[in-house]
Amino acid sequence: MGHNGLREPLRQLAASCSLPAALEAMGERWSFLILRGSFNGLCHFEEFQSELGIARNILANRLARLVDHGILARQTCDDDRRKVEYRLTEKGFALLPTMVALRQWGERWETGMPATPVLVDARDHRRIAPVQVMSHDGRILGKHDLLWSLPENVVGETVEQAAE
Amino acid sequence: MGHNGLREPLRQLAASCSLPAALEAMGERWSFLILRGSFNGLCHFEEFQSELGIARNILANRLARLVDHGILARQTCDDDRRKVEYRLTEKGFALLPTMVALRQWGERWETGMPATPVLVDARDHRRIAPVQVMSHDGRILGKHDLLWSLPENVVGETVEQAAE
DNA sequence: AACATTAAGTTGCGAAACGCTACTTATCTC
DNA sequence: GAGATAAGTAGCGTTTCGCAACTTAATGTT
Repeated sequence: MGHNGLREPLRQLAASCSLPAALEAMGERWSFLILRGSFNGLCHFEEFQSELGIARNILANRLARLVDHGILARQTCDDDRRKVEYRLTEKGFALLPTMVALRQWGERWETGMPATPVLVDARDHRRIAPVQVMSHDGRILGKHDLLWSLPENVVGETVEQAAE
Repeated sequence: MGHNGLREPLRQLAASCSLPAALEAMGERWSFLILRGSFNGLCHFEEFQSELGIARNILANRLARLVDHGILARQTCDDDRRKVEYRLTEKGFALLPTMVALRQWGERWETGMPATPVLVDARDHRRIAPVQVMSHDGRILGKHDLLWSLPENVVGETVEQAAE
């Protein structure tokens, strides 16, 4: 229940940049692994607990936080009202590119091998492509094709369009 | 210096999935923000400290960890040997898609506005596209186009190719 | 109805990590 | 040499983490 700690430094930064805001929701120790569980179809407390080996109180706290942030939705089962289902919301599902990018980085630079299970295109059962940074018209952008710019110097589209 | 805490649960999981391995390197509280600083050109201890408002001992610890993991490279300046430069390695730079994806998620679902500074295509100064999960041939894949699969059922390419 | 089982937490407490402030060390400037 | 600067380190109180045991409510069993 109780609103956990304040952590002012991150909140202050969050005003000017969205990364701290994102980390406020997802930055804690088990959040990404719980999310991965959700993407893989886990939805009950005990499933997460036994799959991840996380302490029960921490799991309860993380699930509550993810629900507070609208990343998971909590609903008690109709057929067995002891059980609770935690399911990804649209907002939670929108973290897929982030999670895949992080996983792919781990495969390439840490473990050196593909993670299990593998994410594939349902149509042809081929692995998805590496997640990359691309230009508005689909060119892959590398280290020297990128620039950090103030919003007022950006060409070509409004903020509204950019958000979509 | 001293090897910080053990945290066994994550390490055990890391054997079978690369996400825990990635989080082992990047999962701590300030790691992503330090990385963001690096991407934005910060490279000295005092720059990170004043920009992020992070405690000095924690900053020292995180920088050392990132160096240990090969994400940042530490080098003392030649012209002023009091100063130390922390620069992104290739491995560190490879976290760009992850960081951009997380930032974009925060823009869309948390702050509701573009983060500053904005990442643009150097060629035309237009904002980069949203980072997305795509098929091997460049189609954008949504919720219902994806499948989790065991590696042995994957079609079309070897592990070697997939890693690149 | 009585009793055991299951699911989802909660509580207590020791260990680890975090964060603040002050201190140290090496280097550079004057 | 005196002072300033850069990059840490040390001490110490607060918060979070993690383990194990306990609670609560719904369900199954006899």
